[in-house]
Amino acid sequence: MNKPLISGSSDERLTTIGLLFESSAGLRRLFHHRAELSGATANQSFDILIRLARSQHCELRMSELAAQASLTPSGLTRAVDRLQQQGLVIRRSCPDDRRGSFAQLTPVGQTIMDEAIPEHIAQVDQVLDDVFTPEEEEQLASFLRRLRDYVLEQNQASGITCDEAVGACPDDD
Amino acid sequence: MNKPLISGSSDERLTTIGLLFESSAGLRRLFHHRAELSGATANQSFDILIRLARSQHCELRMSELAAQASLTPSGLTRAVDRLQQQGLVIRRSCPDDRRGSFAQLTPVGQTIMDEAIPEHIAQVDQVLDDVFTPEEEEQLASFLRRLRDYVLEQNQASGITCDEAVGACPDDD
DNA sequence: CAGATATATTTGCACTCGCAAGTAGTTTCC
DNA sequence: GGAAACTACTTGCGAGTGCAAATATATCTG
Repeated sequence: MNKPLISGSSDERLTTIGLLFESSAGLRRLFHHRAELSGATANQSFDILIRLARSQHCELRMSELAAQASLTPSGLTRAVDRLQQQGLVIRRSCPDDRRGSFAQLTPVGQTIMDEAIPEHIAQVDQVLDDVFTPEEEEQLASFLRRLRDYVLEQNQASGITCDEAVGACPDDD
Repeated sequence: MNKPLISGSSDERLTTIGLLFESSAGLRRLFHHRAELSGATANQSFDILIRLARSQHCELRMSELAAQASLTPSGLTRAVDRLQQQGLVIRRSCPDDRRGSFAQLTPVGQTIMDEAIPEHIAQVDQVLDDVFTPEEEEQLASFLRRLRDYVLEQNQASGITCDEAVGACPDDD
């Protein structure tokens, strides 16, 4: 018993999935690392802040933000707590639904993001320019969008007791 | 100030990166969830176990395993500790270099993985079959491999004090 | 309208991870 | 051959996350 336990074609597919995980983790480290060097907002909070910065009025419902950041509601609550303590974000109670809240960038938060975003974009540009042609980049985005939408749907379905999920709009990022 | 702070083309590229993160996180959740349902090894330990199962003699150097699992050496040490406590893995001292260790699946670990892997492969097959044609799948794998190799290289370079990184072989997965 | 059910978010708790420092063994270079 | 530099791995510690249960509000049903 010295050879691996998995046959060729299955092995390739596992490799593909593994590549996805490694790429994701690697990019995260890469961006994280450089963000620290320039003294910006450092850690994974950046992920949350940039989602807010990219939204209208720099605000988002907690649940929406959780989905976008791939966090559980629980995890997001803590993350927003931290950002609020740092003065970068405030919670705004939702007028239409008193259960809900918006997270919104404070002016300070906006200023910080205004400074940090150009560098982040430069990093992203460099990676994509170095690795892909414009056509490839577009195709990759298309592949990933399909995969994301599919996985999202499957995960929703798993979380639901019985059967059909809603026809939610899988809008972009 | 009600519109987002980022211009069109940059926004698309941020979305692409975001899609990569979301796909990765979503797949992780999807596989994790189902693994629990079937009573298998549950959590992210699976990631480590499957790397071992896919290696010759079901063993790998600690450092190699850490790289494959996108963990720091520290994180891997704890993870292997846990698996060892559960009796799924043992540490074997490396005869050629007494600093190093191999992590190796125990017979029990192999048995468990023999049972768990077919289900995992079925999950992977289902996702890839549902979302991509064979040609697309191959192309996606190619894209991701390039991205992974690039990011790996960049991260190595960052971790090194002065200049040139080694000509390490970016072997697959 | 009351009661049951569902949704949005928050807390208690346990677990995993990364960073920095520590230990042990190996290589380099005089 | 022995000090200096490097590598492989391990521990102390602090931080972030998920799950399950709790809370507050909304919706649905009879």
